[in-house]
Amino acid sequence: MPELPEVETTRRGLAPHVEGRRVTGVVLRRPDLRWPIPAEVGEQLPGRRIAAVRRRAKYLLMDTDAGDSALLHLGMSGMLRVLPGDTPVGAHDHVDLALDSGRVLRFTDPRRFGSLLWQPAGTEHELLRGLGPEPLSDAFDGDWLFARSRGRSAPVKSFLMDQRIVVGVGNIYAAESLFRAGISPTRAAGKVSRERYAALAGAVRDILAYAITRGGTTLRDFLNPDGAPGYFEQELAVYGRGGLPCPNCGAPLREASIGQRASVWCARCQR
DNA sequence: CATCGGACCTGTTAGC
DNA sequence: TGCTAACAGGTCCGAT
Repeated sequence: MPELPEVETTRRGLAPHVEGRRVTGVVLRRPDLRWPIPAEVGEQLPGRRIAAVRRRAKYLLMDTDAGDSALLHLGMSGMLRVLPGDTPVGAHDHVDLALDSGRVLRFTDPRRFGSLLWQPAGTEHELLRGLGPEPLSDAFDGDWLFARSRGRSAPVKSFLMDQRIVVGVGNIYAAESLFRAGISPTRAAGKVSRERYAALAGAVRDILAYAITRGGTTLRDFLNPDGAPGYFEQELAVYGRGGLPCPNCGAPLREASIGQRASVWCARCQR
């Protein structure tokens, strides 16, 4: 599910309910997520106050007043919601953090590709090392993409989804950004010009920022922590629209697998 | 180092 | 209507 706009929407929905709150209890119903939930989550978190909820790439960090952090990734199907403390537990509700407000922060994830990990004070979790720049930061621009892409034969779509190059872009927003920039997703990353990378960086930035204002994309079941869906789906130009007319030229949109991910683009507008 | 295929797990949907 | 196969928003890991 969640690419950067959905994770950022989750963070913004969460923060007012969680920041400044004390964790009064932790319930681990299914600790076997993508990785086992480390013992520290159950042992250290109760009693701690959550000082801040941050996002890095598609990870959420809940910083405690002791300087350590719970590190959370939503995987493909993960969802975080803030609920009344007595809300009945569903089949895929794997973790609860009880808060001193009487509410519960609940992690739900049918596919269990998500993860909940622990980052001790003064350290950076190794999953966060080697990540590329934030796409909404000044460190990300066309020159960066151009420099990193030289000599690479992989399709530009795969390159754009590589979290070491730039974080936060997944299958939906890669397709949308390449359409906006007029670049074929199959083109070798090393054969895209500096000028076209400038257009691509701008498209990534604009689309992600706009999707955040729409509350992200709800394809099937994404809800923000207050239980509301996102509204970017209705703005999708190509993703999920294979065979339908290109919104720009009317030609049927092409669909194929690139890097083992479903891909849609306009062979006429994207070169 | 870059690239590719497989793996993780379950729910939904398309197709027969 | 029922069964099966394919597919889904992510990303790590090992082989090449």
